[in-house]
Amino acid sequence: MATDIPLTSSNAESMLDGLGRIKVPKSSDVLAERLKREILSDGYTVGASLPTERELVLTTGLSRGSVREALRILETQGLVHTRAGRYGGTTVAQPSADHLASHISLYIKGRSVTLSALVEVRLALEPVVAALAAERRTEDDLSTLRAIAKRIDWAADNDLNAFLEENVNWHDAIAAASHNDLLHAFATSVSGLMFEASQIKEFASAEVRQRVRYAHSRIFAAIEAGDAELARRRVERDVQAYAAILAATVAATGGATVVDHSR
Amino acid sequence: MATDIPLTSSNAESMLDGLGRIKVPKSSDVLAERLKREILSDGYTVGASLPTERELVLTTGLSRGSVREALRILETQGLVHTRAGRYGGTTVAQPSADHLASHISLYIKGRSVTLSALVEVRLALEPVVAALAAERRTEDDLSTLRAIAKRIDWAADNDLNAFLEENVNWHDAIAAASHNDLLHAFATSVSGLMFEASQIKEFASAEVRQRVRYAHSRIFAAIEAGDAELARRRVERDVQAYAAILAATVAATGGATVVDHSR
DNA sequence: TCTTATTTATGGTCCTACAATTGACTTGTC
DNA sequence: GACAAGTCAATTGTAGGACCATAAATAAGA
Repeated sequence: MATDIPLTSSNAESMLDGLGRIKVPKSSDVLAERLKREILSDGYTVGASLPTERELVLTTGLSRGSVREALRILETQGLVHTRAGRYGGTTVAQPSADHLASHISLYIKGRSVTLSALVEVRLALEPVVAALAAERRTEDDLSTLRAIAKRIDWAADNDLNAFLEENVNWHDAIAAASHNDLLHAFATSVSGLMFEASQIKEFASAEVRQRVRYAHSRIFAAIEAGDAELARRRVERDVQAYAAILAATVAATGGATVVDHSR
Repeated sequence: MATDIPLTSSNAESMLDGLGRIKVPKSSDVLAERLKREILSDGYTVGASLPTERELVLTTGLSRGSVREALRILETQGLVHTRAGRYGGTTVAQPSADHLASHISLYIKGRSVTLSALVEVRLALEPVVAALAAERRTEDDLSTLRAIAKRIDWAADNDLNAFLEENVNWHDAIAAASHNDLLHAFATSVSGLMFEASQIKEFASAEVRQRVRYAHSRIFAAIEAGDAELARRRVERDVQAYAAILAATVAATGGATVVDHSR
């Protein structure tokens, strides 16, 4: 935001008035930035090929190592994809939702965001997601949801892991039905992370599983009927109920922050 | 999500039943993943030093280039920070909100997310942000908001750029007052990107500026009074009004997606 | 005591060489 | 002619070495 100028005026020549610390950027950062601008601006279509590493070495005058580091930055940002071998190379890509989700996940884990904070975000996102899904769901969306519901019903009594996994898929499918990519990405990262956190505890009791299935069926009905307001209310209630159960479980076991050690 | 198994069974030996494509990960990816796990799991405190590049070369058996690429990945993820010079090195960091915001921005720009989709996300986030802010704002939060409001008042009649910039700061301050880091990061990236997009057009007419100031004062009053419900309603109305104006302007000028070419 | 030079461990950059990968091309075989 | 197998070549992946630039701690000097 602001430029801090830690000049000791005793050393400052008149010529250097107002000069702050000079930062020398790394060559790879400069190249990454340049390529990023080009990718984002010039309607660089997805799948288009960037110059090869050695071509970039020639055109930029940098070493291959620096070029590779720049490309690695872009790859981590999800902007390019590289394949080895002849006719391979670096091609332009779109940052995927998974990519974004993993960065969101890193932010959350790095900050030890509390579970209640996650609940607040879910409470902001998911009701809106459901409302939009009710307005926009296609027949494909509905049949996907039906298929997942079927698998959940089966798994609820047979395979706990499958139950939890399909539960994540359910929420993902609802978010997809909102047909808003950004909302979809936000919602699935947050709820996915919450489920990941709640998976540790012996949380999904038979009673909870039953409640989840009932809530799902009610939410699905609202979405199928295209009733946005109803879908919103039901999801809101569902998230709040889930949060209450989770809070009770957490209070009983002690953990309070998201500090999952996998992934 | 699912593992696709494109085996042509004609080539499949019985020994290889069920085997899909074998992916050989790059050594730098493996190292990055390993370091990431360690950073996230072992209460690796922020600021702690990782081994030097040359030490990593010895312990991993990889070349220095591969080690550096791994560190560059971690740096792009915001997990570490490197400083050159003696007693420099690689230290553990927290992914900053700015970091996350830039990844969100990349996702949005890469996908050409529509403005209306952005509005939907804002409509999900900002009312909740305002409600939480009303419940949790400190005196510091309030005085920050007052200071920004003052600068906005001045800039509205004198400096259009400053007006727009302070407008972003205003929304950032409100999000900060919610005291939910994740919500803060989401809200500021989305609204920041929207303002960036609306800056191109001759959008902030004198009348609009006046309306913005009025809306701000009403929202501030609700937050100051601690009335969460009121704050939520007023922000919701404000965002909708903003969206309507923006839609009208866009309809008049043509642009429909976020394709800003800076940053 | 303050300033200035030196030291030295560290990341930053460059270079070269070779290995691994992989799609296109060529050849062989029926 | 069609299909299979082998060859080729461009490209990324990896290794190793050398040297430069940076910066904090330390020593030398005024």
